[in-house]
Amino acid sequence: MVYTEKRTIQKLRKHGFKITPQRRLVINAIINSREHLTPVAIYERVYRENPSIGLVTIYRTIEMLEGLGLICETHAGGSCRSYLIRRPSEHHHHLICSDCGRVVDFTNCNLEKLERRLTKETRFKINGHLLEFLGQCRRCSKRVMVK
Amino acid sequence: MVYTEKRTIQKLRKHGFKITPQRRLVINAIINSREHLTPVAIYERVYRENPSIGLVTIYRTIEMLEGLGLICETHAGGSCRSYLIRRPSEHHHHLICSDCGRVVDFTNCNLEKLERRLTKETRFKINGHLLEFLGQCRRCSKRVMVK
DNA sequence: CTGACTGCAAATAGTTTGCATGACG
DNA sequence: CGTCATGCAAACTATTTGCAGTCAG
Repeated sequence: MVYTEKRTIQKLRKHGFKITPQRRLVINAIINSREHLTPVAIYERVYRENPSIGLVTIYRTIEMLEGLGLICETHAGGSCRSYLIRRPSEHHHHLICSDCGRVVDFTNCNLEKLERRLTKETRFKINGHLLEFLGQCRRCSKRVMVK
Repeated sequence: MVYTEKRTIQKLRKHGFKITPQRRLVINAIINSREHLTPVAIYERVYRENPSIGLVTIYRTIEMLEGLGLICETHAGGSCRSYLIRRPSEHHHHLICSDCGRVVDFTNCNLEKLERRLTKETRFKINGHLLEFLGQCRRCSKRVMVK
């Protein structure tokens, strides 16, 4: 389950942001992609629909969406700044295909035990973690075999 | 246990790299810091010892050290490109203090079970993961309380 | 000696800011 | 209609590349 365009727009409205065609395009580009997109990748997709859009608008829209918690970054895939629409479920992680970029979410990472162990051993006050798995999705691993 | 200067140098030599004073400085800067350092942070430290060094050399040395697997990146701490000397143990993860940048390594992440579950559920061929915990180290969490 | 290494300068890439114009609500 | 959003250009930051001189082995 993923944020739909409708819900995303609702959330913007609720926070007093204006709904512009540019913002709609950016939101849809992210929603309709299974891959995590870099700012430039978003720009390219949006550009096809409306070549007069500026890259700056992408950056500003990303910033806004991130502020509202509607998108989230991924790290393991190479680029340090690539975005995905966030699933409404609070805590989740990503499983990223290193070939096609497809991202699968998962929850229940069960790191509580490890976190407790680390807290005990290191006396750190842990407040979060970053966990991403990397691999090849079924389709891509098949493709390699065929090659 | 961490790579010492000696061992690091040995490894460079083994791979046919020349041992220059600049490289020594960079290696020592990284070894002697508990925090993960960005390229510029390394530069600043090295600059104190030898102001004639160029930032480019830092970048090139980092690239070399990374290629040899002697340093590793961290992600969760904010900057996407910050480096630490790598502990010789193969598989390890980081626990990063978001205040002072101190990094504690840990092993035994016990993600095998989760990995097996994900493999089964998603049919991905998983080949790795990125796991970092963020929190406050003991000293920093105390400091906050005092404030 | 000689090829690898360095440092400079310039090129490139990625991101942010200032400002005048435009359009959502 | 007022204010927020857009797009351009320019500024900035981070990183890479070309090249001539230098130095480790």
